[in-house]
Amino acid sequence: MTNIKQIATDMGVSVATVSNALTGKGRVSSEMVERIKKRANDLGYRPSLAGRALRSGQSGILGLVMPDLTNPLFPRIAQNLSLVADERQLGILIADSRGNPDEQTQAIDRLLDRGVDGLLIVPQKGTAPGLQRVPTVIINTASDPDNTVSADHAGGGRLIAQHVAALGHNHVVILGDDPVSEVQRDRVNGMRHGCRTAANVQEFWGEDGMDRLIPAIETGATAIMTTSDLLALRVHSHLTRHGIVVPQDVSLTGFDDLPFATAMHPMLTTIAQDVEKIADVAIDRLMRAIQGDQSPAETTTIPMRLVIRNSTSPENKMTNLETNQ
Amino acid sequence: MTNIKQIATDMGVSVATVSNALTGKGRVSSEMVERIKKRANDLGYRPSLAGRALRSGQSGILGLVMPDLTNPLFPRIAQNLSLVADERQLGILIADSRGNPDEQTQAIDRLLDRGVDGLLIVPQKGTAPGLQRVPTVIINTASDPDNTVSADHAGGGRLIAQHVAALGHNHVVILGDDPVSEVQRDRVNGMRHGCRTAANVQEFWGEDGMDRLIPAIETGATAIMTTSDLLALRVHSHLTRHGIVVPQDVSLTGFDDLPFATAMHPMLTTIAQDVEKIADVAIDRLMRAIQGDQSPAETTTIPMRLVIRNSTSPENKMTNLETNQ
DNA sequence: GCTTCTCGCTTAATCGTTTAACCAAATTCG
DNA sequence: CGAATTTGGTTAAACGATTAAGCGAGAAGC
Repeated sequence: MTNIKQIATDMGVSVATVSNALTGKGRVSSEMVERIKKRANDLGYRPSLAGRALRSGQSGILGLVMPDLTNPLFPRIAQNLSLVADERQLGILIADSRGNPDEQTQAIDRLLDRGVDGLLIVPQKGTAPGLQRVPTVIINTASDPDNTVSADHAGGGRLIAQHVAALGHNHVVILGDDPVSEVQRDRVNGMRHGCRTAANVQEFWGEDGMDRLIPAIETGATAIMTTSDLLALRVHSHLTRHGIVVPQDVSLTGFDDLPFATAMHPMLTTIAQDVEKIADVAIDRLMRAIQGDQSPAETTTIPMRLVIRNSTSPENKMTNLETNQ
Repeated sequence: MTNIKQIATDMGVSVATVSNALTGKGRVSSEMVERIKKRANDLGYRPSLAGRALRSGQSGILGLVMPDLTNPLFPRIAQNLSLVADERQLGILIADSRGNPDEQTQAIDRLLDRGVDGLLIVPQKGTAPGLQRVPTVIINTASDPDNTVSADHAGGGRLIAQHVAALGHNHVVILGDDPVSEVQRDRVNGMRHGCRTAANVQEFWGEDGMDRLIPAIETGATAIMTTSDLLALRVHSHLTRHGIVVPQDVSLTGFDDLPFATAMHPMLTTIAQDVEKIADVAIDRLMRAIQGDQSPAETTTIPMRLVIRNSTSPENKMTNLETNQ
């Protein structure tokens, strides 16, 4: 590995001059700058990040704490985060807290020990990581007071509910996975607001909620809105087992637009996040904070997008189960 | 941040003694070791990884290059890799090559610039990353000559084909996604071997292959084996659209046991990878190589596991489509 | 003509850790 | 008892970069 010293002796100048030439600081004649840059390039010089980190106190590395990489949504965020970080010459150290709040704090500590310049945290549901000793960006949901940037989960809920309402559905059920999750609660709240006021809205949660679906349909429900695509797929299977077909008998919606949403039949109507934008804002805010921007904490909400496919259709009294009976 | 120097002056000893006491090297009285350790702990001392990296030339960081984090399988590998790395006090820098071979080499270079001690590469399909200047572990498939460790994709193919054959299916179709992928070719080859010799086996690839499914079924095929769960879900939708029901009319299998495999109806019979083991072996081999183990390159293959659910059933001449016509 | 700038570069300190080399005191050995 | 060894430390150099301070020489100002 060639270092700055070799270039210096090689060209008969001091290391300081080489450093100045390469970083563009200090005073070096432009002719000398050119010569040094050329030589450094020829020798394939790559500055030692360790040396630089030690001297400057900055590692150029960001820590990313994810609640569970198994959830298909998080890798997509990670992917975009890493893209944006690359553009800024930053590295990303990952830590997976594997669905466990304790692991989350441990993961944060490990990253801190490694000297990350800042932290990007997608918190474990129901947890608040608290203040860290490096600048931190929280990616969660608007209702989290610590939130820095997130998708507008409530807005997404409103969007899909309005779509369903516009199709004429007056009796809908909202199915959530886990009420501990702030993200899901916001989505559900959004859905409630999006429903026409006159509508009959039932709200179910978890496994128990799954069992109450068929009774609800038998008493007139014509649409089911879920808080995730995976949940929607599960509901779809459940309905199929009971001979109920989507969307003819009931309409069904998901959330997140995961890869399999287009592989289903019918293809799933769902809500997509603008992960690129979230990543962009997250890194931008974090870098500002690292560079000493003292502006007050502020939460940014990125709009979500309605993706209409074939799992939703207009309510039709002639084909709906209740009237068939 | 407290450093080694503060502890030293604080206790009236030299920095070398503190370092020796903390790392367990050199000669320090056991009584002094205890006192120093206690003081360090009280002060919340965390060694600077930058300082250590500079001095020792090792960063304690591994680089992980993934072909596409969007594919649900890779995050699971990443998750397990990060778990094993944590246990060994190693950090993992991720780089996503986003399905692009050029990005892959760029990603490798970036990680190298950051001074990673070793590289874990899941290669882009159809590419061979070649020799790097740090120890490298390739996670791909047995037929890749550079492969270090991988699941036994061919064995998995054999397993699922044997399962299907044992159910009495004599006319089966194998559906692959992209023949450029060595992993998928190995899976398909395994499936061929697993079929009973007398069987009628058709092999299709890609979108074109999807169109040939229905004709194949009309001419007597009673089982479809795919190279991925996502593909299986897509096939399932396709069949449903044509009024063909799984598994009564045809049996269907996936590969990888992704989260949605149990959310489908019927639940998907598939093949699971032992990602924990793969991660374990990968890190182990990499660390050995970093520590100067000169043992020759060797490829390790981890067995796959057959997961039988309800998308496969015995062939039954009375219910199969051909005989119905 | 003498001071004052500016330019272009060098010197040397610094970041935090590790480690080879050294040294005085205590201990062991023949 | 004197020489050799062990014990428990210390000193100082090194890793590779950055950067404040310094310093001659030529240019500019009055």
